[in-house]
Amino acid sequence: MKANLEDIALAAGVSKMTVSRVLRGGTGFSAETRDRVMTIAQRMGYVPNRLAAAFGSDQASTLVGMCVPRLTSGLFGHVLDGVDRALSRLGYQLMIGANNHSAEEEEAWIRQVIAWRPAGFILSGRIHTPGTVDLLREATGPVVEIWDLTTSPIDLSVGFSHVDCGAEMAQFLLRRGRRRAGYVGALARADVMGAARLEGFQSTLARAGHPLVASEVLHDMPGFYAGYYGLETLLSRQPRLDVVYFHNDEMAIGGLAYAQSRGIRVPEDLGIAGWGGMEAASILPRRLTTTIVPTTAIGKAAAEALVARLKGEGGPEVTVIPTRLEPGETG
Amino acid sequence: MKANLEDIALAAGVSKMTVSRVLRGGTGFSAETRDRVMTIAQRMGYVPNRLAAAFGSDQASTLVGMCVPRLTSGLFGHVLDGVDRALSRLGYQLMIGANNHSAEEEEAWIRQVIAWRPAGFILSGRIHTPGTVDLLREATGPVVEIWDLTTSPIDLSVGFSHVDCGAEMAQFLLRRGRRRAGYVGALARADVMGAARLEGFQSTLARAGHPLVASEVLHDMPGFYAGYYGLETLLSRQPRLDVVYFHNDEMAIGGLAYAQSRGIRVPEDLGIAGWGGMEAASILPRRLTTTIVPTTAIGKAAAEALVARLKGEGGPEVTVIPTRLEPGETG
DNA sequence: TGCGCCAGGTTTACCGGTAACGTAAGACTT
DNA sequence: AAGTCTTACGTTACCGGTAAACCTGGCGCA
Repeated sequence: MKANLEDIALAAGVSKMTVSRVLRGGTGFSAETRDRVMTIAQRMGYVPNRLAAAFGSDQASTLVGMCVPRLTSGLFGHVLDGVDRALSRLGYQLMIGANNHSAEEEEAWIRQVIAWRPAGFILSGRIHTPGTVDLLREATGPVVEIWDLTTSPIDLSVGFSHVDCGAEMAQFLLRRGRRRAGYVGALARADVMGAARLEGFQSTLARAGHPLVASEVLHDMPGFYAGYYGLETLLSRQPRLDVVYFHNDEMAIGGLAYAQSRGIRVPEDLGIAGWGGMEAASILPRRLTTTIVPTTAIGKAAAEALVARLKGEGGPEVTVIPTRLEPGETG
Repeated sequence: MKANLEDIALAAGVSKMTVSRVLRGGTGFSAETRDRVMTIAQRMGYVPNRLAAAFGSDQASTLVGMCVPRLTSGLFGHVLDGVDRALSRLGYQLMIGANNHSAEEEEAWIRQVIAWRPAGFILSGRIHTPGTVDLLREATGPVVEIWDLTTSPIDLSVGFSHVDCGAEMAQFLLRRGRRRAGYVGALARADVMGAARLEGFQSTLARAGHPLVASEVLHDMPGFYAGYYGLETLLSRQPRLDVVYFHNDEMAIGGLAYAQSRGIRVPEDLGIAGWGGMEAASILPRRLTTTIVPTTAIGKAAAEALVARLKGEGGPEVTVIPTRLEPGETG
């Protein structure tokens, strides 16, 4: 890691400012100078030092911090992928972290990352500690909140409404004639988004005169096991349900497995609906009734909104990426 | 983002060097001075500037770069999670990227990230371009190669042998009486690890006198769909198979779905084996025969090996994290 | 009395870029 | 012919830490 701008400047017989301008593709040099500098930089194997650049100018950071609830979630994997592709195409680097659905862990993470003076942040969710909000206000870069649309975003937001997802599914199940609905959730008190879907689901059912009959919200991670055992518990408490809405598709598939193991016919005896749109859901013997979330598109839109703001291009403060209810065959 | 060391120094009536020492928990100051500095730093809401620190001292970077093949892989999500937890506990920050199974994309990514002078790198896989190797040799930090054990690692390596995974599964299936095995893969020519498993599988079968009968390696992503249609294609070409080994569990589950849709009984008519150990595999009506990969443990071990090296503690160059064959009920 | 030593600091130089400003030579204008 | 503009650079100062060298007063001790 030897050569720096000075070395190149010396070898090319120009000042390091000229080298800097050439390498950043600016103006103010002749074609001849450019070629000479480029050739020498190439030959010397010059590796730029973004640390110095970002430190010296505080406009030059190409670092974006992103915090997700969990790195092991299939959905967030796709969001990350969308963000990563868009950002790397635009020349930015991504620093990530997980907050385990905790606003306090999010603040701790932001406190670490903000020390690197990133150009901006992408955060999942709308719940933040007061400390987080202070930190982000002082850090002068754009902040994109994704996943749930916030009524009053810190800065920018990209996503959809979880309440609406729940409400839409309730309406759909009512239209299919379901009258005694249950709910199986996970991450009790930690996952605000799941709670929002339940709220939309529940209030829509209530308004239609067929209120939620029973619900079981586990403290576990929302995976296949939790869906399996969650449905078992729910049905043991309240066997007379005609449909169950799950926290997500993984849990719904777990629920399907439980139903199958007990000879419960789906959808004849019991309807099952998920949320999220994981790939596996579409390859089941009967396609899962669920809400498909355009995860990659959300990631891409978030990254692009952030970069547009950085470049002063200015777009909408709120970008809605609509979800789609997939009727499937289990609801 | 106002206060810096100088401001604190001024307010505390000491030099900024003393403030620096206090904040980093060094020595050379009285308890009284420490308390005064700490109080003032707290009150001023001091946010350290790691950019300046890393830039000025080149020992101080707490940045680790990690490159995975795909961010949408369930397995790598868990590896990332293991790395992230370990690193954040140890006070490091994680910069990630995906290379889409391409050594060229990996090099391009490293070229971007190395400009931030990270303390070290975690890379997935053993195949790198010559340019990558040069870059990493010049960057003086540790490099951990994970996922597959390399015969000659650049520096450190953590993982297991994919060839052995394939060989072990072949032996297991032979013991169960399988004699006409097929293989369904994905990511043709891109995923070296899958190819290694196939190699181990194939050569073990051959040595036992029951060579691989047919294989179908798709160019697609290794998901449920690919498994479904891959098995369809394979059986249309060669119906007389008694077991099929899949690239991973997702594909195997897709294959199970295909078998079920055609009334093929598993495992009576056809055995199915996967690889990876995704959670869904254990909740199927019949538990999937597969190889369980301790993903989180690999991530954790990689992070810890890297930090140990950074602190000059020196551990083993190669850490084996053994996989476990799960017999299941489909093989 | 003089010396060394230590705790508890301070001073100075530097890391490698970039912004802002300066300037000389030639082209173009009026 | 004088003034103005443009091109193609060069100079200087600075970002906020850290390493390393340097100071200084008080104390123990021969």
